Amino acid sequence: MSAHVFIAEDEASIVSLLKYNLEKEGYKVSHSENGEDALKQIKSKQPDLILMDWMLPELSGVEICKNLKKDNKFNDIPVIMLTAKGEEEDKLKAFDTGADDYVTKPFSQKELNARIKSLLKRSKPQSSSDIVEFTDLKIDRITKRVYRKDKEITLGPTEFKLLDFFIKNPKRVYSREQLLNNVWGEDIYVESRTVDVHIRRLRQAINIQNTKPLIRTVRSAGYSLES
Amino acid sequence: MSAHVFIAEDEASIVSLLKYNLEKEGYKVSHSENGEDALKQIKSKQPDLILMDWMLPELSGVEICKNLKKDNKFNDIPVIMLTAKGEEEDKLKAFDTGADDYVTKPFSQKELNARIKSLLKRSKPQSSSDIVEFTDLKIDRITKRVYRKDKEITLGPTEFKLLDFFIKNPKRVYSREQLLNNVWGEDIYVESRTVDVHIRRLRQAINIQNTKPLIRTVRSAGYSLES
DNA sequence: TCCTCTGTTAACAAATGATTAAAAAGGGGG
DNA sequence: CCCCCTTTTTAATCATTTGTTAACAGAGGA
Repeated sequence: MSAHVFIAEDEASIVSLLKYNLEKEGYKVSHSENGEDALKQIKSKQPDLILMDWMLPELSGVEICKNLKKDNKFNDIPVIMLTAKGEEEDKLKAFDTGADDYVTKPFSQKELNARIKSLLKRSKPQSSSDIVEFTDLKIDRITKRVYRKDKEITLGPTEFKLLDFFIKNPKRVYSREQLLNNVWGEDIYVESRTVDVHIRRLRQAINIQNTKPLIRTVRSAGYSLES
Repeated sequence: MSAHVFIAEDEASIVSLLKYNLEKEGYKVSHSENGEDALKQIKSKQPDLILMDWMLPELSGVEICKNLKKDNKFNDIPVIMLTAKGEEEDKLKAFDTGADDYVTKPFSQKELNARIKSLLKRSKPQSSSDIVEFTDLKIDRITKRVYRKDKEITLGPTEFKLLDFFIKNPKRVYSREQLLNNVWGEDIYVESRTVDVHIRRLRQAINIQNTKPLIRTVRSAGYSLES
């Protein structure tokens, strides 16, 4: 689950240097050499961080940055500007366009890494607790969406809650009674057979082609989520 | 509702310079001259940002920073380190301790201001600018106009507020109750069915020919703005 | 006053939930 | 190893909840 860094830079030597170093750090890296293409790629790939040259062919880094910062969908992506001259004015302009940091060439790779780490740290934690993964299952509590192998799955409210509950303690076996208390609620009384039915529905829903069944039945004990 | 900046620095001349400039920028400023006291004050005052000298009497800036970053309650407060020498090693150490940025003395006040602004922007989610876009939707909070694919759309006040609220956190699902609290107001009581009606009106209004519906209903959960 | 906006209501449609019963599977004792 | 009893799965059905839609009446501003 490494972060994805996008490089918008037209000098090939710099790109390869950056790429080499960033990949060594464990980041997924992609890049583009011209502004227009960069913007397109950024919008489709939604990287976790962008390194952007101040000057770019077609569309300047400044323009791209402004464009991104306007759009709610992308304005959370941190941008580090790479600027050639260390001039005061440029630095300020960089921040004005919405850049989150800037680095002047020539830059120290170590320092750049540190700045990248710092920015990523800031943007990550918000989403972490609300999105839970277990093997190839992913559930997003904010958007109420569930994915299996990155394919979206539609679940009814109860099935969603059921899965959400299971995923909190994978591999643990829950009795029907425990499930009723935790998923349905303490004071709601329904037949315990009902659990079976919803288990079945959940199974059907998350069962994408030739994947192992994820829900194990433990005879006379209950069910559990398995890998 | 100006941000509160805390200065931990023992050189009086620097403190007064910083204080003067920051207050001119509209920040609330407080400070301390020794490390131990600084830590205490920070924990009680919970400032929005900290400017910290690398070296401080009693307890060094590094120590304070580490201490803060360990504690969940304070590790979200951005820290800018003020370091005397511009040496590579120090920069890296600064980041290692959890600092979010650093500035070397002598520093440009303008640049410092820019960095402060940038960090505060990150921690305050209310970065609400006046014109916000989400995919092909654009909303202008000043002129109260809404555009879809650059075509203007007319919305009633409530629909406008609804959309405005949704666009702040696209893709996030809000319950009727949340919508009522945030769009209508905490203490206004209307039926929750009313939300449905306004959702429908909003849907109709933003639904320009053959475009995907932008508002998703999540059964028994609420609604969300989707791309 | 007229018009727009708002909130309520009611009828309708769709989705989900629970229950039941029958079939299948599992486990243990003889 | 087979038979019987228990538990689980499955499918079909019915009930209930939830959301959609349209119509209406009142409030408030132009």
